[in-house]
Amino acid sequence: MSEENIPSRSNFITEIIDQHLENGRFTNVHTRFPPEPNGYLHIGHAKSICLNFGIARDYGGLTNLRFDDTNPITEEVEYVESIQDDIRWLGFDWEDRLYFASDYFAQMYDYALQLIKLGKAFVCDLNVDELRHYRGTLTEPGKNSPYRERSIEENLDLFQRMKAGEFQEGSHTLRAKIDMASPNLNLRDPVLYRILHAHHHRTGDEWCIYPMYDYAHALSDSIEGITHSICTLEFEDHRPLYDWCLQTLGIFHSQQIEFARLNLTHTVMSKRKLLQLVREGHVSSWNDPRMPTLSGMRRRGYTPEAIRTFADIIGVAKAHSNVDMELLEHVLRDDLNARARRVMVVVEPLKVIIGNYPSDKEETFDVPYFPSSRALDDSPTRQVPFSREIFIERSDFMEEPPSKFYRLAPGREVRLMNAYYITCTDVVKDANGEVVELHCTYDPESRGGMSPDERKVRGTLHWVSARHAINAELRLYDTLFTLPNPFDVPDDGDFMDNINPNSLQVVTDAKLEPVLAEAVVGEFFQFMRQGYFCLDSVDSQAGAPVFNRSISLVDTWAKMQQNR
RNA sequence: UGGGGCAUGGUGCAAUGGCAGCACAGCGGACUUUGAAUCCGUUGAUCCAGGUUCGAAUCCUGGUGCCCCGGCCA
Repeated sequence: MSEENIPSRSNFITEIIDQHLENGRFTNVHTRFPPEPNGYLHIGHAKSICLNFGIARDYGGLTNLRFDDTNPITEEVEYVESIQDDIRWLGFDWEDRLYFASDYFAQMYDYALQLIKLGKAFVCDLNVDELRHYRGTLTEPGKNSPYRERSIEENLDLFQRMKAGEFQEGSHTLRAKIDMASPNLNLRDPVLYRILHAHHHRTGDEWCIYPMYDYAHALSDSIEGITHSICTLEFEDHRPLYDWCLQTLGIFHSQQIEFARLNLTHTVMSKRKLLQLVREGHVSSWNDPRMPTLSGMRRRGYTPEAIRTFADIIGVAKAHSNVDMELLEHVLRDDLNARARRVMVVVEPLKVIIGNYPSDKEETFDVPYFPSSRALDDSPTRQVPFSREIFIERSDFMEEPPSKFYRLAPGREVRLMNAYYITCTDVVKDANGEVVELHCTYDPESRGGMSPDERKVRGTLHWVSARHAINAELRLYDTLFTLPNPFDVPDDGDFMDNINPNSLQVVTDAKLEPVLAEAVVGEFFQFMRQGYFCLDSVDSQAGAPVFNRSISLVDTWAKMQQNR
């Protein structure tokens, strides 16, 4: 193994692989990501994608993308498209190894014939209810099917007629002949094939019998030469059946390894529950920026790099985990901090009139997009216009400031970022006593944000020239659920009771500096002192921009207020 | 004793018989033309009870708790 092939991070899976490589069970590593095309990919799938592609990369091996399309009733082409888009966006490449379990239907059928000839499978005429009855319970053994001892010839004939479409759905199944008394229910003569007179998105009406997951997955892995078939914990009980299929047939034997799926606080991760959120209108769609789907996160402003870093950091184990959303948010902030251009946007505007600034005067400041690299003088810049009337953030002014508040207040002086120092001289209120306007004076000597006398000015505010401001809609997001664990409900409760009614806050009259008119989908911005934002790829229009808040900045001041 | 699996700070992951460590969160401070970032410091953990051992998170025995399995879904 060359230097760069040493796994970046070891875990119990890489330990197993190392053993296999040492003892010669395998000489290469070949993984696969096997989504069922019945929904959109979410952050939990991203963990699996990063794991499978990452391990193959670390060991100099390959990863296949294989759609597990064995249930035509729930699967659609729309999903196979979106899944590929999402994986590519995440940054992984399956090259020419795009496969479908349905590619192997003919081969799987032949293997089924072999199983019958081996006396290891039989056609069963029991219906669903009868089968359930025969299966027994968790603590009691099942009973053999009355059709279990059919002759090989009869089974062959029946199975071929199943394939030929002679029978109704539910009337017959092909079952493995294993052990109805097994304590593992998966081994109680499990169904291998069922009849489904359904149109398949790839094979059309060619087939009316479809293989079950356990059979199809094991054979697909074997056919593709997958060495390590990584799946989630709930399939642990299925491994003996997986092994049985490959052993009985005597074909290439992949090793199934199970790990704990990802859970995140303040959200839900199952396709069914995500679908419920969409159907009941709690979110706009699968790619609503509040959704933990990859398409939603992309629209929200998550970067592939942040998600990959996250997958790397959380690690992989067999213990059930519930990762803190704050960790996800941390990696996003970290990534965006390094790449987002800084601009000024006033979310909740309060007008400021600078009395001693001539009303017909205008000037522009050349402001760096990356102020922290100012010293290096290597940051690109943009022109920011300034004039007599500006907007500042309403929360940056308090008439009666508490201690430690060092923003604007009557008589106080603050710095307008990159512009001038201003001092508040007058507060204008409406009939309700609400502040509607501030009158200030500026110090012409402080142009650029620093005064010759180097006097200390504690507060530095962002601002936008009123005359030049462009309006925009801002969408501020919070978690979908109020509790870390949405399922933490009283006995008669439902996780939907914990939905966050304020997960979306829409601001319709935000004031942006003019350059933002040229913003393009896919660009990342830091609205200074607010958070990271990106143009919404769905609802934003020329002249009517809509920005999503990807994630707010850490707000120490707000935290101080909270703790009081 | 149906079967399978898992227990390490608040959360996630390490330590593979030899000083329990990392990240996030928390707390305190420095710096600051972003109350951001950065920097420095810091609180906090081996499910329980026995046993083996010079030495146990790790090995053994017995408990306890939690998760998964009775689809012709995956």
